[in-house]
Amino acid sequence: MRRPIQGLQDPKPVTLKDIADHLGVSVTTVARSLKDGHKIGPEMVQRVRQAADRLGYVRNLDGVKLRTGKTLTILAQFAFPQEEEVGDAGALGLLAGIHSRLADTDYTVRVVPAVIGENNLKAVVDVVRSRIADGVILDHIQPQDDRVKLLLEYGIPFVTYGRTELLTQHAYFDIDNEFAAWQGTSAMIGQGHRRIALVDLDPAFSFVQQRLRGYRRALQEAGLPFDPALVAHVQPDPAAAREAAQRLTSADNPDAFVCTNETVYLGVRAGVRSAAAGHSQRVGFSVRTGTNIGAYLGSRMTASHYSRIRSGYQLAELLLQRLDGRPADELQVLARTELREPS
Amino acid sequence: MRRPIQGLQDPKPVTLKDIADHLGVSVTTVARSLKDGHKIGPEMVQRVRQAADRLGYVRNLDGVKLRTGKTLTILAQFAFPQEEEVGDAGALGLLAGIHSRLADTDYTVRVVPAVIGENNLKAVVDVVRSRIADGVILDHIQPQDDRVKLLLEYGIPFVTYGRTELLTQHAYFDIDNEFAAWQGTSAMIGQGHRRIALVDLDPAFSFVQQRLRGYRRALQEAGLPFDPALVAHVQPDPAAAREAAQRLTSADNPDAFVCTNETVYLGVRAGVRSAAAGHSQRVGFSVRTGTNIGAYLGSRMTASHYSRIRSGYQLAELLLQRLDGRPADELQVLARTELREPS
DNA sequence: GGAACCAGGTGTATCGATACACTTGACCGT
DNA sequence: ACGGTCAAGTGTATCGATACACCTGGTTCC
Repeated sequence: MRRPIQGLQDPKPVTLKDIADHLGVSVTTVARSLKDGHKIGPEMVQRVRQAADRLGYVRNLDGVKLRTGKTLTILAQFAFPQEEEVGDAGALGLLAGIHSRLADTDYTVRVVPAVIGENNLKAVVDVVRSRIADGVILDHIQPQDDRVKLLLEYGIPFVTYGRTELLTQHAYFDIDNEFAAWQGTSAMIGQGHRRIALVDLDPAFSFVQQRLRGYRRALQEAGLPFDPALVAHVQPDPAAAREAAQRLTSADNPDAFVCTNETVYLGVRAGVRSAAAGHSQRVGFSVRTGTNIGAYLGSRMTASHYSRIRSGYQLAELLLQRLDGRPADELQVLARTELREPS
Repeated sequence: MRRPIQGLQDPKPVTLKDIADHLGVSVTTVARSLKDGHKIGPEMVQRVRQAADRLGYVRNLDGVKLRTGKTLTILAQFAFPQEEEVGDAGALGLLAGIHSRLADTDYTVRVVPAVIGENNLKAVVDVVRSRIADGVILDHIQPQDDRVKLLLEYGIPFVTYGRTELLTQHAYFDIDNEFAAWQGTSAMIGQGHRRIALVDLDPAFSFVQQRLRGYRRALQEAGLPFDPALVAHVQPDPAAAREAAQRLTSADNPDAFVCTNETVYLGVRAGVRSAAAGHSQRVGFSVRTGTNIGAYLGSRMTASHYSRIRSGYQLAELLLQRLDGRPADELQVLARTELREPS
């Protein structure tokens, strides 16, 4: 029943040796012809490559890994959804971006879950101990991030999605959070809002501190007072955001909300709706986005946008350069969000 | 500067040979002691395991892979978000579930993106051609799925998330879609709705056909007429769902929507809001969910729920059993959603 | 008392690709 | 004609773990 299919050979994979035997040359010659052709004549290179194509040769990376000691693996530690939570679709966007950058390299991404609030050192320790990956991409960075310290100490290449406050330089890609919060807050002010609340995450994260600065700067530039009561720090959990928004609305009656991300925005919006059913139309929303959530949620919102997929692409690019030996302090990218106001 | 850290040794990983030299025994003895202790005395096994622990031995899977020919890799092909789309956070939930099942095995997940509507055969062909993975998990199954046909033909173990209409048996995990749609539609009817719309995906997918059956059965059981005009098939894109909902609302004025997933629901809800601003409160929504989206979105909705994380766990479990040689027709799971009505 | 058996090991080839030392023949300048 | 250089290759050890054949000394059984 097993019809031969065009381009598909029998189970047993073709190896360098098969090609070598086929052409009557040495394995080394074949290997070098397929690599860069160094020390091999042009017409030999041709012959070998054609034979490889015809036989359907695919490089076995396990052999490469063993011999070279490289793992050809990149470890990405991302926050995964907990049981029953919607979770942050952003991680998937990052992953898609990383994939698109790595598509034509030999690298493979190994994704491991990070549980927010727990000790996520273990996966990183494994990298150090057993050379599980050549490089690491980290999400949800803290100002004094233990994982970063460990990687720095052992000189393992990595990039962070977000900055730390460590003195040692390291590669990072980050949204300019201070700018984004300033941009969002200023947009709210520009739209006529005056009592602007900020709903953000745990102030232990560096980006939350940065956003706080941007928020305050925008207020200050507009001559508006800073009221600590209008700032809420919540778990990255829409239910928590919802509750905070309800509390803020009934106690302090803000006329706009600056939200740290889509997840928080969903919660905040729901909270506002249920607390201020009647005049919730007048409340303004500003959200830092990595997706086009605003385009179809149907509520007017102002986005400070930077594509999550592009972020992932850049993270991978930076890591590849780092793996290539480029110094970390040349691999620090701060991306500015683009303002998207409701039309 | 490099302080030694508890439990972390120098860069060079410990191998079987290191342990063997350390104890003055053979590599084979060490290997077998660490594996199952077969043909090795109990106290030798003890000594070896202690030494391995103390030296910080971690098995190098590249060596294993090369020697055994196993790849210890599971390929998961999931739909990834396109540029600028919010995407389906569900894939991340599946991934989290798969990870939790594989956590104490040697298997690693390799995620590759599938682009909806495109030919996603390539990654699968690679598995066949070059033994890139031992097993495959597929998402977004079509009734006559080419990827499934290929895997069947070559006898490569796999599980699908969703069923096909192929004659050959294969392992699958699926939500009982007909039941879920029946459940959701019946719930709408129970809540007093009479003109119930169904917004679903491309009818080329088998699960869409199944849902259609469940929808019709619920209508029939309640003595309601089936009106084809109330059924919309859209791209898995919230903007498309939004547009469809707007169109349905202005043309046919349905009083409830049965939605195939969260993404479609978001679009539909937005469409209803903008088309029927005033009386949209009375419209009912039923959604098949894998997340707790309803808990904080703040609109009343009825969920037919089955945790996406649990789904992922079960997919991995089924595949492991398949890899273990269990026949495919014993590895078919149909899960019933649980109804969650607004309180 | 010797063949058979067994527990508890040892020794070595092997998976596929690559690093590295080595060979071979052509050519060049003096 | 001879050392030197170079292009174009060949041969072999190696990465780490495992499969498999083999060894050794003791016990058992007829």
